[in-house]
Amino acid sequence: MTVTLADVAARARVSPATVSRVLNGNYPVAATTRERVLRAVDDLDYVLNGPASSLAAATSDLVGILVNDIADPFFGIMAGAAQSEIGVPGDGTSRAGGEKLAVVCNTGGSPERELTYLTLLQRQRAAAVVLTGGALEDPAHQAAMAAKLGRLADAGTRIVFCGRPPLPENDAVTAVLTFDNRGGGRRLTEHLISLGHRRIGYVAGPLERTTTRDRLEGHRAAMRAAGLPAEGSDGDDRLTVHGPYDRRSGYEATLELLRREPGVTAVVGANDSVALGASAAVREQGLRIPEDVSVAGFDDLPFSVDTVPALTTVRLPLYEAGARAGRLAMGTETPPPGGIATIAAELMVRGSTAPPRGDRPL
Amino acid sequence: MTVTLADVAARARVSPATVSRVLNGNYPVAATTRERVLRAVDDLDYVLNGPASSLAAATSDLVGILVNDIADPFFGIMAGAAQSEIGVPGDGTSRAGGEKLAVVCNTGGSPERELTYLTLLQRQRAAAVVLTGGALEDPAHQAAMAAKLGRLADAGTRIVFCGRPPLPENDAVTAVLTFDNRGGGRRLTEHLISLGHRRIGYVAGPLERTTTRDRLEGHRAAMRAAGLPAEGSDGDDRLTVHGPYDRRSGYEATLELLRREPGVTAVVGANDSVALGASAAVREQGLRIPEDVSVAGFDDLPFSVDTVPALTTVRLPLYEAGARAGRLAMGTETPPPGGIATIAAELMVRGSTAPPRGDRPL
DNA sequence: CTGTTAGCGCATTCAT
DNA sequence: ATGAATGCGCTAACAG
Repeated sequence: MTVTLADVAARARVSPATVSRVLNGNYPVAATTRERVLRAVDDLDYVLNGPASSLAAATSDLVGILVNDIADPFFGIMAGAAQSEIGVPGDGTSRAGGEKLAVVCNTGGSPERELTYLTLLQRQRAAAVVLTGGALEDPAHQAAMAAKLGRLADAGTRIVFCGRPPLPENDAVTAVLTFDNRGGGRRLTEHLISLGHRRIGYVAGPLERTTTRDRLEGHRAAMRAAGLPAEGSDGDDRLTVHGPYDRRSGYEATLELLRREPGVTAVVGANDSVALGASAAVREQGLRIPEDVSVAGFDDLPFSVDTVPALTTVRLPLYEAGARAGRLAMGTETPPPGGIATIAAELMVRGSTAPPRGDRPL
Repeated sequence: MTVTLADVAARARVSPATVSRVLNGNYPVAATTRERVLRAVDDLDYVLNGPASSLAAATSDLVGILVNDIADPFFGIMAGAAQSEIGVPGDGTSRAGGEKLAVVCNTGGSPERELTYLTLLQRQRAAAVVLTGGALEDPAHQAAMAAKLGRLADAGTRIVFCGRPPLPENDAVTAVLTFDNRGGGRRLTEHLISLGHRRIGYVAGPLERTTTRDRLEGHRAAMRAAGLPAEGSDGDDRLTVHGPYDRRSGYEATLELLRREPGVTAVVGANDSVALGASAAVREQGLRIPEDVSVAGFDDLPFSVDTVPALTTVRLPLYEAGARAGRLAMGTETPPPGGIATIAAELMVRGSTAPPRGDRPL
């Protein structure tokens, strides 16, 4: 039924080996022969059998991109950028091999699914794997990841982190692109403090995630540096509430924050979506932004500039980072020295933050 | 180097066939034998060779989900839902086969990339393909798609549309889930008209896309039904501007609209992101929402309820539709009668729409 | 319930 | 520059 390489060879009156060589283009073939073969391919509507090809070559053209939440543009932007660097912009009629299949997998933030996807990709003999976003800090999971990544690397799979800190002891990873979440978080809170804020609520991400911890640490470092209270034991801090990285968490946590400490003059969200929910909660309490309460986020997603007032946040070059990760996965860019590069986070001051009531100049 | 099925068989002192049966679980095997095999698998850290398996079985466990824009939550939500129905929530240590690898591919809205991805998935002998979102209306591309999908179907790949109208003459598609974009668009504009609006600007999506056309047709149908001007020739209509489905397009198109016709009292965006940009433009002109100009969107993405004022829009059950598409792709849900189901769009009236200035009761 | 046998379709030696 | 032969690792009959 289905047409095979041999069929093409027969029609082009060459050997299967020759057809294989034209298709893979990694071997000298006479121009006229190549023409003949390609015509046969078109005539027969031949499509390479990927599994057979991968089996024989012991490698596949699959590249996996793991994301924590595909519905979150934070990941969508990185994944899209990576994919655009990996996928050859073919013309659809391309009959040859060589194109990589860049593919994104949604872990939903679940460590189990993360490992499952890695196993699945290992099973497919993926050419490369890109892991995006923060990681779980659980030692058991980290160990499992290190082991799994080690095996992947042994099998020849290139591994790239994007927006994720390096694993404790792991040389299996080809390159690590990590965001300066700590620095960004610190500068953001410094900005608020410089405006005169003293009681700053913080809606953090889920516990035990690197991104959550780094951003929170930055915030607390700024607080401490200013001599403001910043308890370190999570959950204990009255001005910190943890929750998922979504607007609902921001909304609910902010209501809780306002209840605990009505004197709060600023609320920082762990990311822009959280900040959006926080804004809704603030307004629902009859408070104005920024006159009564300042609100700030993190990431600078596209919608953040359009909120009213525009959201003060920390910009992460998500597209650029994703694209770079894609190139590293393809091997078309050399890894940074030491294999690790830290990507800067830039404070974006906009209308949602202002001096607190009492401090405001007349 | 790499451990194979035969190695496992040897260690478990059974035949390779038995190991295969245990792993695939689709054949009776004595419990005690199974145990022995599974232990050997764990001991050896064995991972099934996907390509070999796919080659022998003439089918793979790959399921492709095509999206137009992975950075847009519209697609992210659908894709995530589909993926969660497809991917088995394995425990990471699962050594067996059977898990499907649900994978999303970002076409960027490019027809060429759409075809390329289908070819790549065909090459992988994908078990199923889900195509989400609107399609290009270009006849040549539609024909190419129909041909390609036909070949995929012949090869046993299940094909599901989600949020995309059926192709003219295509029985290759297993099931089609299409949104009632036309009805939703019509009800939205009817709502504005009923508030008293007469001059309604429309920021449409890109030309030649089914979603764009359907929503616009609904809008114009409502206009005509109310005896209001609604020219049909695209591009000619002074109150319609086309652009991509993003906030920037909404922003720029709205400025243009306001320039062309300062008397506009309402602006409808082709989707919520566009409406967000439109809102920014309206405000930048010193106009208030909804007092001076009403703004409405489409999709009801999560952020829409948090805009200020909350955005009137048309709700599409994206998650539910995506999940259903995933089940259809898995074959765990029977296709709707006729293979086509239309999914209702619900008008969500919120604060961003109100009667126009003149009509407002004192 | 389990072992034996025979390919699946292609990439790659090695010849020529 | 091309052809012939071999095996990649696994599944699927078919026996037993």
